[in-house]
Amino acid sequence: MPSRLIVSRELADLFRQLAHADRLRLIEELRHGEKDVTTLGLALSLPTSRVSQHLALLRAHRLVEERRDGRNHFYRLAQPFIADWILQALPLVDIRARLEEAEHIDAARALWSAPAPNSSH
Amino acid sequence: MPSRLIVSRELADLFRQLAHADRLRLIEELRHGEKDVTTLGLALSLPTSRVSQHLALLRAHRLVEERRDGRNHFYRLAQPFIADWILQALPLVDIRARLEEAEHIDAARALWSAPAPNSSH
DNA sequence: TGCATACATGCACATTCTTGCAAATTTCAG
DNA sequence: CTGAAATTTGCAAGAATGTGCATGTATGCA
Repeated sequence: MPSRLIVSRELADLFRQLAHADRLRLIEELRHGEKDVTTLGLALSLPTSRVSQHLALLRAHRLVEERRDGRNHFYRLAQPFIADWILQALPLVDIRARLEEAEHIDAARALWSAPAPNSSH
Repeated sequence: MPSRLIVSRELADLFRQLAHADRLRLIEELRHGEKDVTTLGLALSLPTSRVSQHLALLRAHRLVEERRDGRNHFYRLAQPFIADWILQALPLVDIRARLEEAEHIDAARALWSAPAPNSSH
């Protein structure tokens, strides 16, 4: 019974969904609660159509859930701990990058860990 | 200063390397210590050339390190905790898959968590 | 009903990955 | 030096993804 193979495929599939900067930012953006598509688009400076496509992917993989209110669609993390889990990977990023941009990592950790920053670049 | 954007790109890059079943299996295979290419190939039923290619990728991203001894190249995890971190993602895999193959996940967790199983499928 | 807002979808094109094999390299044994 | 073992590399073809835009759909409001 190829349990290991099957599970590794499931995991690989999950990682594939997370292998995109925009989607990671969306997840972190939802870290502190639900937001609608337009808000997310403004926060990440992305066209809503793109945001919508990403969210559709994340939703298909049960990473986010949707709630409709009028003409707004609010999205939230299906399993909030994913945001923390992702941040735990920071020490794993390429060592060169870490040395060169250690500041960025610390800054990002601070930003993403903050209560709810008003998006800053 | 686009710290968040930069870091999200670094992370996405990391996830991309992990978005492949074979590479995940290689990492879990190295969980308990270094192994050489041929051994890994036999364990995963993959041609050594493929294993070598995957390892080259993982090495380029500083996820594994190499040690040469004679004509054997031994690989090991650069940061062992990655194996545990990956397993922490199991609860995140698609719910349908979880319901249908919960057994596999439990089985896999057991297998991968075991001291050093002699590879079983 | 008619129009604007908020999202979702469908497509075509470009780019990146994966894969299987053949061809190099490096090292050890005789 | 010669050949085999252990690995790495180079390629080409096919599969997946990402991207920009145009089009569709649903909802709120006058």
